[in-house]
Formats: sequence, structure tokens, C-alpha cells
Amino acid sequence: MRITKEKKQENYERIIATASELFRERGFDGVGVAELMERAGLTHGGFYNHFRSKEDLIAESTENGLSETLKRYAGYDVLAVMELYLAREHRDGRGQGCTAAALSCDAARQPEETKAIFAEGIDRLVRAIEDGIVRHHASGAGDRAQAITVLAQAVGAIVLSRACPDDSPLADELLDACRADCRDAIENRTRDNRAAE
Amino acid sequence: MRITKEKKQENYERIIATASELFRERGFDGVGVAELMERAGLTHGGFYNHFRSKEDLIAESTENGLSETLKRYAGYDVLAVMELYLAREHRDGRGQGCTAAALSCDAARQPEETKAIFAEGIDRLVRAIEDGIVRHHASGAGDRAQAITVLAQAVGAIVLSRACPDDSPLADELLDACRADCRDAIENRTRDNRAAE
DNA sequence: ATTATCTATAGATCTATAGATAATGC
DNA sequence: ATTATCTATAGATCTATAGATAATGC
Repeated sequence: MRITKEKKQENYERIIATASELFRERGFDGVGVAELMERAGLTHGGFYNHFRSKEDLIAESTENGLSETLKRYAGYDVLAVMELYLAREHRDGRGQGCTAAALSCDAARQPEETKAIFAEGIDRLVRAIEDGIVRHHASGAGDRAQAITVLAQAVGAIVLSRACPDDSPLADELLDACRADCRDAIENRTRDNRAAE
Repeated sequence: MRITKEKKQENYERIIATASELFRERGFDGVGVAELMERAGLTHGGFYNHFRSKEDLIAESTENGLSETLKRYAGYDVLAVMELYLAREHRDGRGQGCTAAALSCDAARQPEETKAIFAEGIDRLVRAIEDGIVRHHASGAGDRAQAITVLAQAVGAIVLSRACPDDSPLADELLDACRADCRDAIENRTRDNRAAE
């Protein structure tokens, strides 16, 4: 029951998309090839027509996940991005959310090649936030250092918030405090810039 | 070859300490009971004299790891704490470092009881940082919201930095930008406070 | 008598491969 | 003829348990 090239490509993409979501929810070690393929509507053995190993899949699905994450946040005012990012919906929707927040602890334990893909994704996120800061100020130069601190704080807030139980007040407190602080940091920087001009 | 109660307690503590380190390095799913026990100098089967299940061990070793982490950072000026926390040595020594930074992504996938232990540990860390801020300002009231934002940023910086390859300039850039920003935030707050007084 | 450890193993799961099947694409 | 999928399985690993051993602690 051989299929067309187009259909094979579709299957490949479905495997990647399914893996990307399952990995974010359960980690790289929490998902087996058999279950992944079943979820993608294929059989276990077919996996190896698309990937040489699970490690290959991890690298490719991570790249895909980081790209999807970037797409969601690129092109907006930094405060709009942070409003979305530090929301309860994002925290509670791990499988659909930011790949950096869902899998960076796991990425630290992967081979160097996978970490290189991760670093590239983080760098793109930093540049997207830098653009978002410029967009907010409606003025000149970017501030890469501030973009880094905004991203680190947002990722830290989500990661810590997710480690708390469902009904934990601390989980919400983390998001709220960081959302307010980010707003402050961006607005004060605006004021400083205006004062300097 | 039965042993004394004291020796059993020692064995128990060695299992916990070994697990705490291995889990931080490889995640909860990355360490098996057999290897853990071998590293602790005992045999596989003996594990179940100390714990009902691996899940029990995860909960207990997480509690232990968070306590150890807290002990290391409690009682200092917040800037001294952040100097230690956002250091390359801390990033590169996952097994000995902050449990919240090493395992919060993994904790998000654990049962509610384990997450409750994690939340308690995070809350204690927040209060320790709040104390560190008071210590720095050498004055009155704490600022819990600021303590939360400082912790979130620091955890985010370490987690993202660890996801980068060994030679990545971005890995160091993340630590440096966040260290500088933390210093700014604390110092400015000092200035604001003085201006307001 | 109790119990902490050990050996041995059950039973489940995991990654990866071998060989059969059947439709594509030359 | 090639190849994407399928079935079946090898071989490794994982958690957990059963039963034997031998020293403690009553």
C-alpha cells in the first residue's frame, strides 16, 4: 500500500507536528515512538522511513516548534507580546505554547547539535522582542540587552508558574508580578529615552 | 546481612542525595532505579525498603534539593546572591545547582503532590530574596513583587543559557545581561526609595 | 522474630530492524 | 524497480515484587 510523494510529505509533517506538541507536554523522554506514530495515524515501524532515529526527530521537531513559537510573537508591540505570553492560557496550554519555555530544561540534556538549534531559536526570539521594543517606542535603535532580560523573565515566570499546583496562588502571582514589572521596565525606558532626547 | 538503624538512615540519605544530583542532571525520566542504587553503593531491589515507588523518591528528593538550594542562598545581600546565581559555574554545574532551575520544566509534568512541594520551595526562595533585598537597602519593608521578578529572571536566564551549546556566545550574553539588569533594578529601587523618603 | 539487603525475575515498555505487501513512477 | 507502509520481533531497559540470607534488637 505505497502512497504518493505528497502523501508522504503530509505524513512527515503530521509526525513532526504531533511530536512537537507531545514533547512540549511530556518532555523528550516522556513520549515513545510507538505512541507518537499511533497518534499520527501511522504504525510504529513506519517512523524509520522518515527519521534515522528518535534523536533526529527531537532535533527536527524542536526546530519546527521554535519556528512556530516565533511566528506567533513576531511583528507586535512588546507589551502586546508579553500580555499574551504571561497569560494563564499560555501557562495552562503547554502543548501549544512557547517551545523555549516548555523544553529548555530538557534541551540542556540533549546533544550539542540540538542545543545549537535551540540557541538559534532563542536568538530569533530575542531579536523579535527587540523589534517589539522598537515598535513600542516608535523610535530608533533597538536594545538587545533589554530584550534578553524581558525574555528571560518571561520564560522564568512561565516555567516556575507551571511547576506549581493547579490551584496555587503563587502560580498566578508569578505571572502578575512579572507582567507588571515588564510594563514598568519598558515604560521607564521610554521615559528615560525621552528625557535624554 | 542486616545492618543497624543508623546505617539504614545513612543509606536512605545517600540514596536521596544521589537521586537529587542525578535528577538535576538528567531529569526524572533520565535516571533509573537500578543505576541510582548502584551509584549509591546498594543493589536494585533494596530501593523498595526505603521508598514505595519511584514517584515517592521524586517527591522526597525534590523536597531535599529545594531545601539545599535555599540553604545556599539564604542570609546574603540580594546582589551577592545574584552574583553567585548568574555565574557560569552555576550554569555549568547543573547537578549541584538550583533545583528550581534544573527541574521546574520536569516538575510541571509531575503529580499535584510533587508540584505542591515545588511551589513551597519557590515560595521560600522568593522570601529569601525578599530578605536579601531588605538586607541590601538596609531599611524597612520588603518588596515581594520585586523578589518574584528577580527570581523569575534569574531562573529564566539559567534555563535558557543551559539550552545553548557549550561554546555559544548567547549563553554568556544571557547571564551577563540579566546580572546587569538585576543590579540596575535593585539600585534604582534604592534611589527611588531615597527620593521618596 | 524482625527486617535491610541481596539475587533473580516478571511483565511492561522502549528503540530499532527485518521482511512482506502493494501502490507509485519510471 | 522502487519505496512507504505494515506486521512482527529482537534486544535492551524500566519499575516493581518474591523469596533467600543474615544480622539486629527484643
